[in-house]
Amino acid sequence: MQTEISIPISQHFNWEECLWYLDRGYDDCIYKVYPEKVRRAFDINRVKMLVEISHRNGSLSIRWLVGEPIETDINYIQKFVSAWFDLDTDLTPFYRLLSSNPSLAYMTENYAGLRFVGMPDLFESLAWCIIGQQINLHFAYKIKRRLVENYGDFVEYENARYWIFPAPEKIKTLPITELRALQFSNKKAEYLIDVADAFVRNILNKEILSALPDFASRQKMLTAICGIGIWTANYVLMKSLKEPSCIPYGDAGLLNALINHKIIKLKGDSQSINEFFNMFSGWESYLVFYLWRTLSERKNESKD
DNA sequence: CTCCAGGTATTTT
DNA sequence: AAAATACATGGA
Repeated sequence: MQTEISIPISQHFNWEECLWYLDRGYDDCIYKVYPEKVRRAFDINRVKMLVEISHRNGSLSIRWLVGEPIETDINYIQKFVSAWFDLDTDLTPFYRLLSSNPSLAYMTENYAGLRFVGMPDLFESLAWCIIGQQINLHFAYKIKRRLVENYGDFVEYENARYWIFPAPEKIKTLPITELRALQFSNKKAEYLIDVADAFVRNILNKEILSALPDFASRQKMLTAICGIGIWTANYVLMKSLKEPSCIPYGDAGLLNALINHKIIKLKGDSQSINEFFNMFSGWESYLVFYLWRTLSERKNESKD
């Protein structure tokens, strides 16, 4: 018996645009994009499932391809998908702000309906940041895949493997040498294992972080951990905790996008960056996401 | 060979 | 407090 649920969608939503973002030219091992749908595997309390997400009749449909979920599983996945594609936000105020800026107004057309694509799992998000620090994205995705395929689990369906990000319990036990073999640097290996250890010891998790009183204290808790600087803290807070006002200072891609849009001339001009983002108060994270989006160009679609 | 990539910690001024 | 530097490694 196949389970299926549907989540209603508000306006300014374009599924095709979201899917394109997921499949924008990098090799992310944690989901698979197909025409008009995406599949992703989950491990909920050691029960593995595979779901397919598609857009039907004005709603987002989640269909279980593998696994028979109980009610709590369904709630979990529904929340996860809502967070993944930021289904609860009304983009109208953001688009109004974009429209008021001549060099950004085009985004409301070109990326119309693109939702902030999140990383709901905090450990995965932190691990991804540590992997991605100071290396190019293609290489980062390669390393992520090695990590996941070596230490993660998978669900098999129609001769394809759908990988699940390894749990902190697993990563925590790895000797540094094993991660070195996957081309982690010594530091990255140390940082990742330490973060995994913090999760296992319940010093850090999404609940603890969310329970802190404000943004500043969340940043502080994260940056207190070795290997997590201001960039990672902001990245994780926007991607995983949906903080609306994150600016991942120093981000190479963001700086390039700002230069491309002639918002800054030099990468060190933090004053201009702050002045620029001040105009988008409350939507900084979304704007950063859209600026990142500009770094991947959609090829001309050939339609006859 | 050089420079950069969705940085961070450490050391030196 | 701010600036320089070491770290690691693939790809252009």
